[in-house]
This record gives sequence, structure tokens and C-alpha cells, in this order.
Amino acid sequence: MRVAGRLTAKRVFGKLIFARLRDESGDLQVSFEKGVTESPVADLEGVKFAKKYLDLGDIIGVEGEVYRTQKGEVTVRVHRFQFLAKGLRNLPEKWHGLRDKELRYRHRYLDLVSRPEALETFRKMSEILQWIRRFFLERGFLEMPTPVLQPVYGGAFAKPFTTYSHALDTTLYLRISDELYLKRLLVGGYERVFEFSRDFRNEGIDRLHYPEFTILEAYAAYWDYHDMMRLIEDLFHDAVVAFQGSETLEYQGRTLNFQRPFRRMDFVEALAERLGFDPLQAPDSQLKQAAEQHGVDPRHPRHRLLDKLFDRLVGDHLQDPTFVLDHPLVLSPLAKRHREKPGRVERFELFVAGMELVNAFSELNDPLDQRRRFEEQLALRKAGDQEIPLEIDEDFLMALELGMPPAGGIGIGLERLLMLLLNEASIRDVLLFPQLRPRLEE
RNA sequence: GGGCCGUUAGCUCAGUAGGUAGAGCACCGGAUUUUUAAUCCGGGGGUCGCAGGUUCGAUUCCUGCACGGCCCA
Repeated sequence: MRVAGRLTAKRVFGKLIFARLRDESGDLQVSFEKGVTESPVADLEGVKFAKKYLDLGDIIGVEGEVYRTQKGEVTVRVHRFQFLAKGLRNLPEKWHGLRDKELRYRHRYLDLVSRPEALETFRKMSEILQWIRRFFLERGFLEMPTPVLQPVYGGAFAKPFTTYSHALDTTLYLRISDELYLKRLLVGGYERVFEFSRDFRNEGIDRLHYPEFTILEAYAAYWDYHDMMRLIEDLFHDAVVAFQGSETLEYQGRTLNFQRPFRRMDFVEALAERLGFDPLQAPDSQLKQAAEQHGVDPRHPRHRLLDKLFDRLVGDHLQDPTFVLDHPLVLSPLAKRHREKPGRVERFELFVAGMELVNAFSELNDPLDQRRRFEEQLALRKAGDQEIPLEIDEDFLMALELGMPPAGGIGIGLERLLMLLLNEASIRDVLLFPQLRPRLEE
């Protein structure tokens, strides 16, 4: 048989060598024997050549016969071999692998080469991505790529990365969201669309945040947020079953239960319960006082305080998957007004393990209301909220004016979902090549 | 932005109550025909993150900086 791989172990016994060859499928032992293994060169016997010139890290191809050693291990007795690539650098330590997180992040290839667990984690990541893609395709969603470079950024609260097109002689932004483009597709006539949207937000990095990340957005015409909740329940439940083999998931030492239905909780009621007063009726002074009391910066504008207080008092503590429902209108300029609760929208967020995993609405499709809400947002921006986009996307409003069917929409924090399914504590552990500060010597 | 911790050989880590450093793996040389982190003998390899300060002398003590990790904002 013929096989190729990287040499990851080499044990020399005089006229016999055992070596381990690793390829993507795993490890295979090969042996070089005097009188059997041909030398690639004329002036040095085969085993002597292998002893002298084969190093750990080299990639070689071998040809030989399969047998079992005295200890019973399946092994290829090498008749002929050749170098396919010479490794000029030492492999990390064979027993501990690469422990230094900085080196793992900066040189992921070293991490992958030296730790089979890392190779397995990212292989599984790829399978999860395909599984999710299939989940949407099977339900009639079309995958639609939309622009990463946008003339007006919108669809979320965030500071953008700004760039410039020489060809178009105009400023462009790396998208912070693809929401307003997928909605244009609903206007155009597609009823179910989705995109793995690589988004860019020029903000801090921590366990849960990274400037370049992925939101899986999906929109379905004639659905509302209740329909979307059922879809999300199915997605999370089925993903956990598919990749864990049960309805529970071990995450960072906790057992999370994904049995349906997930718990549901009203945003305002839950927050009121923890605060001891109604946050929507309360004067600013009372909210600021509560913020101070709970370690939230009270200088945030009122609408941000609501959001931050909720995360601090409620969201951070939600372990098993929980839908938080019906947010205050001011926090959600793209969501439809609630059909019963005044001052609220039809929206949900899914929290798991204290993380916000999903954000979803019954989408606002009233162009007049949308314009009014954008203008209110603009006023908040001018009052100092830097995370609100500076400009109104007039082209998007024009699309709405043409008529967008009522729709349900979701955004899933993809890396966070991967963190859950791969049991990783930090977003950087599910990113292949996370960016770090440049080192001076490099 | 703040707090704590870390940075010593290619990797994993010791260490020096201040006198310029060690181990294992890896690498080089030797022995070895059944190993599984093989073993045995020998060898080479370090601006001890960077810059100042204290000191006769700093990798070690102090300060600042850089990079990273964890936690907080």
C-alpha cells in the first residue's frame, strides 16, 4: 500500500526503525527494516539513511506491505519512501503539545500540528457549519450573499470599520450587519433567505466579543417571532442532539437542558422583579441609582441602561436556554410594535449559559413607522450615543415603501453557538486565526 | 480603562534568600532487530520579554513599557 503523512514519532533500534505517520484520518505506524527498505540514495543503506535524515515533522510518502507487529499493532513495512516536504522547524513538545495560548493564537498551524484535539475541534466546527446550512436549506431558505462593503452601515448598534473605494471615490463601511440587505430581498420577492454574515464591529475584545465575527441571519416572509421561536428551538435542540447525542449539553462544567419548549420570560417583568420597580415608568434618576447600585455605568443614556441592567441582573444568570420576550420599543428600531403591549416590540433574545445567542423580531415593515424610528435613533445619536449609525439608509426605506411582507427574522451569534457545542470558554478558541497585537520583534 | 497573574533553550517547565542558569522532549554523535512518551552513553544550544534604577555585581529587588492570560468596567 501507499500512504503519506507527517512523521510524528521515530524509534530507532539499530537495523529497525518504528515511526508514526500522521494524516488527517489519524496515526499509522510504519517500520523501516534492513534488507527490506530501499534507500532513496545510492551510497547509503535504507535504514541508515532514514536514521540519519528522517526528522520529526517531515512529510513523507511510503510504499510497503501491511503486517502486525509482535505487539499486535498494524504497521506498514516500508519498501520505498520519499520526502514530500522537509520540516525545517522543530515540532512543539510531543507530550504536552503547545500550551501557550498566545502561540496557539498567533500560529494556529502549530497548534493544529501539535494538538490532535485542536484539529478535532475545528474539524467539528466545519461539520457544525454544514449541519446548520443544511437545517436552513431543508426548510426552504435560500442562501444569499449580500455586500460586506456598504455605503451606509446599519442593522445594529456598533462602531464600524471605515474604508475607502478609489474606483467609486467614496467612503465605504465594513458591514456591522446584513439585516437591511436581506430585507431588501424580501421586498424583491424571496420569501425565505439566510446568510452567514461575517460582520465587523470596531469595538473591544473579550471572552464573548471579537471585531470580526459571524451572525447567521435568516428571514421568513409571513412568519412572526413566535414562528421564529419554534425554529430556534428546533435548531438548538436538534444541534445538541446531533452533536452531543442527548438533549443535554455539558458546557464549562454546567449541564444545560435543551428539552423543548425553552423557558420564556418577559423582558420588562423580569427586570422589574429584580429592580423592585417598573423600569419603563421609573424616572431617570431611579434608573441611574439602580445602575450605580449594580455596577453599571450610570452615564449611559436611558435606553442603554435598560439593556445593561437587564444583562447584569437577568441575562448573565440564565443558564438553560431561555427566551426573553417583548423588549422596550426604544431598544429595537427594526422590530414591529407589539400587538398587545404598548411601548414594546415583538422581539426575543435567546440566552444560554449567560450568553446572548439569538436576537429576533417580528420585522417592522411599515415604512412610515420605520422612518420615524430612524429619526428617533438619529436624535439619540446626536444626544451622544456613539453606537447608533449616523446616517439613515434611504435606499432601504425606499425598498420598504415598495412593500415588504410581514416577516420573522433572526440573528444567531454563530461563534457563541460554536462555543457551546465545542465546549470552548472563549470566542478566540473557535476562531482559526484570531488577531492579536503585533509583536515588535515580528 | 482598572485589578491580579505570567513572559527563562524550538516546546513543556524548574531555579537563583543578588555572584550571568538547569531538567525533560526536540536536535547532533554513538550503541541497540519489536518499540508505543522506547532505553543507555556522550554533545551542542540562552541578550532569563524590553528599557531604566538600586548595587562592586541584576535573570533574581524596584520602576516604567511591551505582549499575553484571567477577572472587572
